[in-house]
Amino acid sequence: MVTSDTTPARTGADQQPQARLLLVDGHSMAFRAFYALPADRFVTTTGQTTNAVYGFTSMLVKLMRDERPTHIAVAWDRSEPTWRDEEYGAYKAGRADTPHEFPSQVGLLQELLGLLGVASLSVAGFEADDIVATLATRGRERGMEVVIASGDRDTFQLVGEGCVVLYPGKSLSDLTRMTPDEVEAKSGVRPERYRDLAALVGEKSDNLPGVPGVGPKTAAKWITKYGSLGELVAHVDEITGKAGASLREHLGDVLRNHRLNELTCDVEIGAGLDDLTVDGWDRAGVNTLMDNLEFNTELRGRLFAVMGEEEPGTASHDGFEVELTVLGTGEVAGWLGAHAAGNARAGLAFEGSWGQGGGEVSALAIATASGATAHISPALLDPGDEAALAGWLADDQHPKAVHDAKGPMLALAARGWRLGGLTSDTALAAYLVQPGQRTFALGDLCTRYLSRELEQRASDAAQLSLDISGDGGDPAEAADQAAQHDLAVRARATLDLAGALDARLEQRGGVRLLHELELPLSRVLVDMERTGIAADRAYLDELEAGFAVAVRQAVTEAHRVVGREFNLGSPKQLQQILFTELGLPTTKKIKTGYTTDADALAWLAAQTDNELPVILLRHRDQTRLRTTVEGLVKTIAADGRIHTTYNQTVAATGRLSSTEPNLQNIPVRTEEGRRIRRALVVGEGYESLLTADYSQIELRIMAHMSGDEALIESFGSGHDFHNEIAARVFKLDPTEVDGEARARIKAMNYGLAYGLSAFGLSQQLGITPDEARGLMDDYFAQFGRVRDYLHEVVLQARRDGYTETMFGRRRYLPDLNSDNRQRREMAERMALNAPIQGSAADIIKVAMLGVDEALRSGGHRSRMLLQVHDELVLEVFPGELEEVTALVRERMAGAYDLRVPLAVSVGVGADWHEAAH
DNA sequence: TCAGCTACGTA
DNA sequence: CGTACGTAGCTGAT
Repeated sequence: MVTSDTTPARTGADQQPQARLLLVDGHSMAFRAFYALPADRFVTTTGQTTNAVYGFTSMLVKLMRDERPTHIAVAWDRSEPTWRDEEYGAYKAGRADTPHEFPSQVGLLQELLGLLGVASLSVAGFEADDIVATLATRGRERGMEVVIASGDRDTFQLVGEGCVVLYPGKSLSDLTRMTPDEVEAKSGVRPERYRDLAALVGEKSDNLPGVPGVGPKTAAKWITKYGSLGELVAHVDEITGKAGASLREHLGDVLRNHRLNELTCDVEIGAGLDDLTVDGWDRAGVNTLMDNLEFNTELRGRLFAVMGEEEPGTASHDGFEVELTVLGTGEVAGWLGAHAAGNARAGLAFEGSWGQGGGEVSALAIATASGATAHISPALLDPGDEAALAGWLADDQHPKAVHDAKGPMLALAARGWRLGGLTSDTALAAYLVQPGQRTFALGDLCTRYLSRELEQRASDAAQLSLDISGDGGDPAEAADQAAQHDLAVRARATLDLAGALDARLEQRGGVRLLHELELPLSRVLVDMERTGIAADRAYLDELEAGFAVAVRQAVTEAHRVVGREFNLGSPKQLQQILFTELGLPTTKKIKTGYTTDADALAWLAAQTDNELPVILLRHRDQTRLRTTVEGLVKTIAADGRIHTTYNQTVAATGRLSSTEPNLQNIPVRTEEGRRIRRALVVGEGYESLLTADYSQIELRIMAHMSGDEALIESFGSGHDFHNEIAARVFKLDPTEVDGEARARIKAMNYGLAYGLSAFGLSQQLGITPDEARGLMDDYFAQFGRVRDYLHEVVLQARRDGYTETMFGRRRYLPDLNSDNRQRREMAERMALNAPIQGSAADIIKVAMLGVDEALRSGGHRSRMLLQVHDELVLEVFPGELEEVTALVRERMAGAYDLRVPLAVSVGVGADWHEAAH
């Protein structure tokens, strides 16, 4: 084996330990890493590209392992001009722009290095190379072995006795050891003369042209012949041929290159060599950062190993270990007392079914912080156990984490139990960390935030039963055991996950949103879902019959007009009939041909004398109403009420959504549609329904957030809002605004928060794009700050990667940097809308908590039933109307202090339609 | 039986 | 070529 004084880690126990200094050119190595790894394969769920961080870290780990440095420094370039820029204005001019995925990774790397206890150095006016050269020189003076990792060939001039450069090849891990001999083999000159050579050849990436017609070969030949650049210049007239002439002509460039490619060896650096030892790393911090970067456990394991510490449990991180106790009759109270009496958080998992305002718990598992896990079947409880368990569950002094607690809370409530002390709901926490995820299933979150897999043994119960049958167990018992194990694992995973998500929420400021908004709201939603809203089934049946008649009529007429039977509900058949058989003009293209949507049918109706489009429109309309009614009837529960389910983790903006049935899209715009609302009525024993909604809440939020004084004033004018805005835009008195002008402005007002384009506005208003553009210009002439605000929101989101509501709720939009224009522009509209829609969602959530609290503390029996984004529906107990109206107004209007009033309008009636105003 | 598409209701 | 949802029916694949 060939050895030299620069080979790594040859220090034996009999030798004096050699101080070894590793110097890394941060930018050049990070940049190599960036191009070595595919950027699109290293993107976190928040849209952060991490390929350079990953590659650099991997390289650093390898260097630390192979070189065993005692001291490390990573040097970085800065954005300020350097002495080279001052000397030569065109230095590095014409460089391609840095890819946008790169710069943010430098900050991340520096953060990581900080946590690792590795010095990150930069000095204004100097490049990383100068810092490296200075430290290398000092290190050599002190007798240290110096190892430089750099992708910049200028560092070759530093190579010498006790100083080697590791130069990356194709891949980052493939580092060439540039010893003096290697430099000579590669370049043709010794390291001391490398600068001379580089000056002649030039450096394209630095915009330092060399001598035309002179490549490395000729340059090396000259240097070797004359001994140095200085001697070459002294004898420049002796050089013959084209190359000689070229050299004489470009001598100025060469001398300039030579000045610029010299590395400064006496940069004033804040840190001394003694500050470069690697010690005191922040293990937890590194873990958290790598969690955020979504780095795999493999790199983490290598890093922890080289940092001198095995990551505990790395090997077992592929699952959850549980010490399971299956509690039988009479064993619960004792177990709780022994294992769950303290105030350390426990993880809970429930098995059962829930929804439609109720549910049933068939089993639960409790995982304690101390490592114990119990499985409990409510069916087995004796009265003592039951009291102990119910008491423990309800006790706020026993903190708990549950995944998606609303369902279990419904099921518990159905048997009269309360869940107290909920300090985390892992689904809600994950939603706040990163809304807009496709799923918040427990298993997915374990993979995402714990890098562990949630083992589901029951799904493989058949296999298990085979395994166990050898021990004499029977398959049913095996399946039970598998199910118990799975539930216990879920409880354990929930507890672990809650901890991980706490840390995530902490660092991105979502703790208050969880504890003060979403968690308390989930309890309010439980109550609302349990309560439901009374439905008038007889009336709904009547409505349905009416709509069904109209549908049949439309079908008959359509068949008559076409001359044969066909399915009016099939867009495909409609296309065939309308565009092929009847030869009507074609509409907007869609994936499957031409659209037959309502807009298109209305347009067709105007284009032709054919009555079919009108019949189809009526058919669609009536069918729709019929199915809506059918859907409602189907969901009426035994108590005569409809219990929707609110989903708290679906809408990326922070809104709620409603399912089974969706009570947030009951028709209201047409008279026929509103008839359906008459079927949702005040329940027996109650006096009336009360609806309360925010007026123009999104526009008010826009006024508040933009600070546009004209818009703010408009809300205080007392006039009809859209009239007032129209008056300002068209410079009229509010009394002079006609319906047309008001309608246009109203469309603009509402469109703004959606990223409306001139084209879109023109489509909606049936005017030309030019007219629409003029309208927008007139609008922004009056409300310029609104435009500035909307613009700024997108810029901020592009910069930070996310938008934020007034309450700090974030939405990540990685597509803001997409190369695909359509995706990018879509993300821009989302960015503009998310803070507005999301802030409105935050506000009404606060209001719901306020109304709930006020009803409770006032001892009222009136109750909240529904939320429809900007509207609340309550059921008023006899005699409470006045007080409830007042408290709802107060809590809604006072939910947040905006620069404009939060106007609330209230209506009362026997049914939802009548209660509208 | 399922996924994708079209269509359409709400804020 | 205006955001956020949920549901239903049809279609063509599995």
